[in-house]
Amino acid sequence: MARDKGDLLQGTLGMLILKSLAAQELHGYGIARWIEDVTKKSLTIEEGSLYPALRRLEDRGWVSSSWAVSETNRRVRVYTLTRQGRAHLRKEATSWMEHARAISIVLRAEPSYV
Amino acid sequence: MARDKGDLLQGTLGMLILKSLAAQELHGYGIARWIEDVTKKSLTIEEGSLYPALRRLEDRGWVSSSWAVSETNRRVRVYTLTRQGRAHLRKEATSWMEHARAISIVLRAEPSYV
DNA sequence: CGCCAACACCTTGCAAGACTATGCCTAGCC
DNA sequence: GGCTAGGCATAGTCTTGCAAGGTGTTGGCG
Repeated sequence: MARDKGDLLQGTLGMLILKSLAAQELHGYGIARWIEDVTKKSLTIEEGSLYPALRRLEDRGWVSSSWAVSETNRRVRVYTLTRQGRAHLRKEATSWMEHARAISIVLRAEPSYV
Repeated sequence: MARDKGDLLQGTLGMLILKSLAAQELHGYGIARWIEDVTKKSLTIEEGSLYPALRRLEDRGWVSSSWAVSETNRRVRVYTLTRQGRAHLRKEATSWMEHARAISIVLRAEPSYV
């Protein structure tokens, strides 16, 4: 209710992360970049949200991680979508789209609706 | 992340309530009925969410309330959208739609996106 | 060489929002 | 009397995202 313009919609971060990993594995920083890229900066990921979210996803078995070295020669933690993660993403995305559609229908309803 | 199917998308309840009051004043129970009606039950409002939400909206000056007697002859608290509430609804709805659109674009992105 | 920007990870503490569970009361009907 | 539907409300809990703070590395540039 008190969202500011940079903020994400609640409950979408995990889903976006899973989606970012659907095609390729990425490290945390790369996930943030990916999301900002595909949305042309209209969604921004704060690191203080990202890393705790990744931990939650790993706890639930939706992603797994391991240490590696990046192209830029840094030590990075690389995340991979698990089989369950993929299944979950499919379900959650479908359900989210349905709910979002329901809401946007309400919002677009004529004010004169009775 | 752990939403069940009946759940609302976080952050939308206040907005839906404001929208329900855009055309007519309603009492709490009536708001819940209205939302379920226009979404054909695909969104359900729990009373434990509704009343605290109404209080928040009133605290912020977006709705005002008064006691009345319903058609069914019961004591009811009737809510009205204030001028500021109407302005806020317009802004919040616009912003929500934009964010939701950004997210749905990401979700629909080809998994082969790189 | 020293500095700085970009890259990369992480944690603590907080606030918001929605839910569960529970409680109370009334009107109308059988 | 007892039941259902209508109606209001709160306390406590959980999830989530954020702000603020912190650590360290790499590579380029002056």
